[in-house]
Amino acid sequence: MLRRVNDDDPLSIGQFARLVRLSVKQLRHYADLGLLPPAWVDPDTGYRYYRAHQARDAMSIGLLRSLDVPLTAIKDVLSGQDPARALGDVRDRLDDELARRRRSLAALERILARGLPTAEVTLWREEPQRAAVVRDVADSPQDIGRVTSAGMRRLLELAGPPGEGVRLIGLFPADLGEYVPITLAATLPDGRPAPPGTTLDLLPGGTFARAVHTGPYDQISLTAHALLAWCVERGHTAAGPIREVYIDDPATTAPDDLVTHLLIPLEETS
Amino acid sequence: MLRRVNDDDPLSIGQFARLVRLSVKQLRHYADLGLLPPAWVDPDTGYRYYRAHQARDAMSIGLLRSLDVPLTAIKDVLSGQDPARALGDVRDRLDDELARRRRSLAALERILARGLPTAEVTLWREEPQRAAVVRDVADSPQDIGRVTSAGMRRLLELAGPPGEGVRLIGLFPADLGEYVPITLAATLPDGRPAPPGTTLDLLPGGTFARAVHTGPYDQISLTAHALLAWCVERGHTAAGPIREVYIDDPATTAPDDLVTHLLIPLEETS
DNA sequence: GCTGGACTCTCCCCCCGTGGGAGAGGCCAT
DNA sequence: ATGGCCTCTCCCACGGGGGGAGAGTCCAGC
Repeated sequence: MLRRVNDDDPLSIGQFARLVRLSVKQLRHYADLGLLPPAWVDPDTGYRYYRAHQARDAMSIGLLRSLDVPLTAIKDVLSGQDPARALGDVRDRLDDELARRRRSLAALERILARGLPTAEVTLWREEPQRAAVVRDVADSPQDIGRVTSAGMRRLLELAGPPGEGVRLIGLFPADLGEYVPITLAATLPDGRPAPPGTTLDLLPGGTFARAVHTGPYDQISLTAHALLAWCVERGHTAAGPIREVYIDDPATTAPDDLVTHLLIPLEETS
Repeated sequence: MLRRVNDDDPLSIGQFARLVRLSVKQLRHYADLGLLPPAWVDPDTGYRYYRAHQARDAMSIGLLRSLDVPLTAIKDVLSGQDPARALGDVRDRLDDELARRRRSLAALERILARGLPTAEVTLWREEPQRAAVVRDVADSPQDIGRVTSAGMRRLLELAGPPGEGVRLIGLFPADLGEYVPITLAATLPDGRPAPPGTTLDLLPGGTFARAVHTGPYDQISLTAHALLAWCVERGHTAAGPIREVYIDDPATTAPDDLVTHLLIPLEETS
């Protein structure tokens, strides 16, 4: 005869905690959140009593927590109308998080190999130049990479493959706020009109602090940090958006070999 | 003539914050931690003043924080004796974290595809059996996978490739504490002695709740959760360590197809 | 020199999920 | 009835900040 507890036996919080491998503290917290209310609460003593059939929910919570799912999302999964959708959202969030951490790790590897970012900075004069531009806005600094690559694809579709002497340039505000306006430009040979869907713009010239980044685009911020630090140390302030000049084609060049020029326009008092 | 601020000009916390793209709150916090003390603090007013040459450290902090490096680790990197070593530690930590999240994501994908874990559970009688065992201890529940696979390699080296009818079994305590003793067993045909380096043990028989897990080993916990929930719902308590019987050879079977039997010994009052 | 607005100071509370601990009261077997 | 667990509520801690109150400071314009 197998020993068993009747399902109707009320379990004290300690017994239930041992069964489902959660701490008493956790169970109380989940009860307070309405995530896993006890089957019965003694109105006199406040003692929480659970039933065995609540074990499945309790263990599901433990499982999802071990996957770093936030309690609010777990609540949606367990008691929402559409658990699959809620789980899908959680999956997407976790997926983004994973990708971000992968990039972080790669950046850290680079720092480990080359030390904290430093950049050889040169002062650089740039002439004003006409360009066909498209504009977009990233909703957060994390979104810049995605928006930039999407925008650059759009620009290349509208303007066609870059001919000889055409340079592809990204312009980013020096102050990254919540919304980041991004301008992507393809320089235009003299007199050529801007293709439909793009806007003609004149990129101002002047003196720039310039550094060269070699490596994946999502690590540009490392060199940009170093270049900004260089400017700040010398008391220069950015007089306009920071420019990235994409020298290589990411379709034909390995990410580790991609060369990008970073240009910060400097204020002049001439 | 380029406009520039003299490096000796003291910068107020707000100016410095704008320069290095950190919040005033953050700078104050880093100052309190001794991570980035201001160049000078006015003893009368408590105002913090920074110098431009501190921008590099400040931006390095911002960079490392964007990689989720804890402030204590950043302190080691910036002011420790061995920045490379500190960075290496951070890298390793991030690497582990990444691997863990990758596994979490895979588990979540499985849950999304099959719903929250459920298992077909059968009651199962098992005869006592002799086995050659090796033992090990995992320092944390997260370490179980690593220790188990290492221990199983050791067992197979000592006991040789499993012959006909030999079963490979892992035994894990039902209560996962901080230290998890793990026993790995290869069943022995009648009368065969335990190979050197292994111990002879008698695995007790009895009645078990049994579920079959199909999929990667690091997702066994999903089925185990379901099996444990089944037991708890019916009021059964584990009468000993939980067994995993590894049916397939991970060297020749794809992870998604690996079959593992999970057995929980049940208390009997005969 | 004075005033107003922008800046900065300290201090406290908030987020998340959880653990630790105090002090009071309840449950149950002897 | 008593002792030894158990459980209750309430507060504080972590890390890495954000938000805001109330008071004091700095500096440009007049």
